[in-house]
Amino acid sequence: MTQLAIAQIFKALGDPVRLQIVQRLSNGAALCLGELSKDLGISRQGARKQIQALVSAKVVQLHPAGREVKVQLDAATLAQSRVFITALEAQWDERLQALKQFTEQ
Amino acid sequence: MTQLAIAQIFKALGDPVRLQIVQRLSNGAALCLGELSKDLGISRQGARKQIQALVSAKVVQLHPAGREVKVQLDAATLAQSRVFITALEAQWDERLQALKQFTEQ
DNA sequence: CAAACATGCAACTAAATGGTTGCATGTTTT
DNA sequence: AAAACATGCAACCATTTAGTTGCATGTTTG
Repeated sequence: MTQLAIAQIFKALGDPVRLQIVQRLSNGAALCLGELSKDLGISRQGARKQIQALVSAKVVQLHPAGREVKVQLDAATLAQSRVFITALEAQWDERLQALKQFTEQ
Repeated sequence: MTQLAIAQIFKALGDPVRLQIVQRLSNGAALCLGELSKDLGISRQGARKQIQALVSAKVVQLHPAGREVKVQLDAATLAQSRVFITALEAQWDERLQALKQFTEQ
């Protein structure tokens, strides 16, 4: 996992509309582009662009099926972002621990 | 935690330069603005803007001390982003579980 | 006090982003 | 075949973003 790829994942999640899309996908059944575009307050093509951003970051995958395109969450990508943050937190905790030991001597 | 606040956190983390800054802070000792700006490939003021983005998203806090300003990671904010992703993953897993039960009947 | 240092503020530019509209194309349904 | 549906593509616009430079200000240090 390159630094850049991780940044792209966070960037993709760093927008209220895209975050809402991701949440809908984790909640409900597999949705197609059209359904997913509803009630976002923007046009279908606007929504499509946001979904494409999620595709580029591999947060989501597209599966064409007849005249529609199903959108599916990529759990592995979500996991990568979580692992990254967890690693940061671990380093941070380690540092605090070291600092504590130092001041206690 | 509003959707928007979470999006702002992810947005702040969604850039290679800012991600590197955050990693340096989790690694090493408390750094001031000047030290933190080195070796990022951009000017001091450029770096300062990126750090400000992290401050706005509360990923990082500033502590003026004499003529310098110390930069400190805000572990609580990191935790919030992790919790959000973990919740997404939980919903997703639940859904898969329900789907599995359905198909097994 | 003067020099060196750490930072702040403002103006500016280039590029990316978020959104729109209009129209074309392939796929079901009747 | 015709209508309705789901989508794609491209051009366009406004705003935000990432970065720059130049200069001003407060704080240590010698």
